[in-house]
Amino acid sequence: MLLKINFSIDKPIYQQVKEQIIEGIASGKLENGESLPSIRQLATDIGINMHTVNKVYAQLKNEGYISIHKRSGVMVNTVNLQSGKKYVEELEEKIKPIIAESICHGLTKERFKEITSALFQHLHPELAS
Amino acid sequence: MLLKINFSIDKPIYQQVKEQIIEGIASGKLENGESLPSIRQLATDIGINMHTVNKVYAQLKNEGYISIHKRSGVMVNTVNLQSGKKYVEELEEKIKPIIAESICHGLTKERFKEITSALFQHLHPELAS
DNA sequence: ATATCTGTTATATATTAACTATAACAAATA
DNA sequence: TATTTGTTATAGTTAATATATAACAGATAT
Repeated sequence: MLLKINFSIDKPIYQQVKEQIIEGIASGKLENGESLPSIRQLATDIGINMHTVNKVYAQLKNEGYISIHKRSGVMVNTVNLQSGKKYVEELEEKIKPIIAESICHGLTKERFKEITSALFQHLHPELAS
Repeated sequence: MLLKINFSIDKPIYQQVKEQIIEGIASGKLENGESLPSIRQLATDIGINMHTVNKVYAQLKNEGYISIHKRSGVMVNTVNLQSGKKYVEELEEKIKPIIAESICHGLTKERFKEITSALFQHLHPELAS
């Protein structure tokens, strides 16, 4: 999987890497059980520091996206991810200000649902409806 | 309108203030044409520095949520906000990583639409369907 | 007109976040 | 044994965040 970092925009590098890995998992480009590059390898490939990748992996591990073992390396592991109440509340906290912005811009609920549905479909085409 | 700042969480103060004002506009608690407190007044009320509020107001002005005139003060002004292609693309950039997270957590598209619709309804109850 | 309040701008400082640079360690592997 | 792994420690730089004073010009009210 290819990662592209934009050093011009103000979004932190570690966040760009993190989001792209999560999008890779969501889209199926990164399958469950698949190996990820080692910390040093990915850092060299992208052209960033080792600790920036380490920060990403540590967060992904902490949030349940990957598992890490010495020498066996980094591996996609989504078995612990759940859509329980705890996550839904986190999700609501993240989306709430974005929805407020959309309302201020005059977006209807139906238009908003169209846009999000299209993104959902684009990321995960195999899901029906 | 009452603003509540959480100094414990890692979300910047200026962003908390900004989001709450935008949510106020979205929900109708802040109507178009309504006056907002002066920079110094709001800073004193919340217990933060003047420049932090100034930063919020400058951004809100720049993004088209308010208009500012000397002595006449700060005023909600949403007439320039549009849901054109430019904004939709910004919206998609913001929501995309959140949707990716949701997919990884096993959320279905229908469940996602339920959650966002509920938030939409909660912020803007007068909108039908 | 004088005093006051407004947004705006400038300068300075402290704290934290983000990123990088080396280095070292123990565990696992070839 | 040599190498690669994740992990941790230390140190440094740059940028973002927040605060503290200060000053300015425009607008308002007394």
